[in-house]
Amino acid sequence: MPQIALQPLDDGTVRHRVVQLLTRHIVDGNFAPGQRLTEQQLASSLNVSRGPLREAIRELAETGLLVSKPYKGLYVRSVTHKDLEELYSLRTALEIFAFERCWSHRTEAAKDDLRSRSDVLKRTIDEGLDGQQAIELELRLHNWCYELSDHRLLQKNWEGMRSNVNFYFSLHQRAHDRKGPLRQSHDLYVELACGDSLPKMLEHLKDHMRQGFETTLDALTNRLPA
Amino acid sequence: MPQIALQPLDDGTVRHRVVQLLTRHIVDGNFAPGQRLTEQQLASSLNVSRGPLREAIRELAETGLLVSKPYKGLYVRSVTHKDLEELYSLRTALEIFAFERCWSHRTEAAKDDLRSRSDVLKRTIDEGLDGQQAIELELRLHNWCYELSDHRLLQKNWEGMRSNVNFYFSLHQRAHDRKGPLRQSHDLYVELACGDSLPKMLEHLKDHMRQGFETTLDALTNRLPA
DNA sequence: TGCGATTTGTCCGTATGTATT
DNA sequence: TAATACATACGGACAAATCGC
Repeated sequence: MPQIALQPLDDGTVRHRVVQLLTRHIVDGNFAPGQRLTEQQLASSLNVSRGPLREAIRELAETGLLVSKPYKGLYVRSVTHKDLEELYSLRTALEIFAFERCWSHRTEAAKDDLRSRSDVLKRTIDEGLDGQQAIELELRLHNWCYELSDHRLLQKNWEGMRSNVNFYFSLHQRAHDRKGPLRQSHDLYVELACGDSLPKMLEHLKDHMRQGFETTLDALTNRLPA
Repeated sequence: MPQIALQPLDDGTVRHRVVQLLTRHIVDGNFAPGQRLTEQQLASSLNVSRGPLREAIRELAETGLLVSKPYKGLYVRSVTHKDLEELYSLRTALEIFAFERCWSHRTEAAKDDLRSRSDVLKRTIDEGLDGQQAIELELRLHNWCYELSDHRLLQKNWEGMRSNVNFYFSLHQRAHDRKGPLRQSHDLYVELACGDSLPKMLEHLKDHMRQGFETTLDALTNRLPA
């Protein structure tokens, strides 16, 4: 059972730091999916008291990264075919809604911003050094439409899904021994997102998501049978 | 400042009871929107200690019913034009997705179930006794497509929005001195939901939601200027 | 500006309830 | 059945931050 090293710095409340740390540890795969965690271990490993730890656990349980069963225990989210399918399908619906919402807000500056995010992502993939960094940059690319949609509730929902998507991306990556997502898979996404046809963009978005779902599913069923 | 009377029974953890109680009190309007709450008042009113109370607060803050600002305070969610618009627009997107998902799962038994929910709702509206009960039955009517969609993540998201929708419905109702939603406004919804054309259903769904948004907005801007 | 009061955030000790062995 | 481990809950105490005067 891997122990956690508490990152000393970071600011804000203890609760907030614990949320950030546990999120990163779960996403990075330092815990096995479905693994049971006990408050005592976490509290001593993180060097915090049970109070703010339990509050952080409630937040993570709401986003789905942790599953808390009363009087039974605390578990890292498990990996199933159905969970993955639900995550991708709902994410597709949300991102379609985000593009419908942001379509008329796309200024030239915003389009440059998106292209910039794509460039940074591709550079990081080419370097091939830090896979997790590449994943975060890919999520930042997809974040564009949510930010531009000017819809706080939508953004909040996406933020809640984001760490779960990151969780599965990291699993996929470790299963394939790859460093980050495929390089060319977002060129058409960016081109259509900056283009003139919303229907074409949405159609590509569905394909893009379906392909991501299938490749991730392949990786998990072949190498990590849940 | 209204005091809370603790319902004595209910089972489960204290945290869960507090979540249920506070949700009901906020939705029912026993607190004013934007009102500040202090932990001590809540703890003594509910007769619980601060530990589980604070955990319950984290859950409610995740759903948006409460807003917690570190070291500053705890506030009941406020009422704004933008919040209402975001709630209705995202809800529309989710319910469209739910109908796309459930469309092929609609057995005859499921259709009968939906009609039964509509009948119960209309009977309760006709009685005109309990407005909150009518609201919950309307939400139960809309719950149908989510249950049938066989999508736990979607259901979880909808559950999170549901209490917020309930919150605004109750505000609307009190502003109009009405007991429950309009009687006939769901007949077409049910008919199309049991019909053969998904596009027609989705088109009506958008109209249905837009109308609900506008009437609620009217009620709030005229009588409760935020 | 500073000072005191209030409130949130945090820690600890302890007791109780629940599940599992 | 008993015993152990753990989650849950309570209460007191103090630190940290905010607000009002």
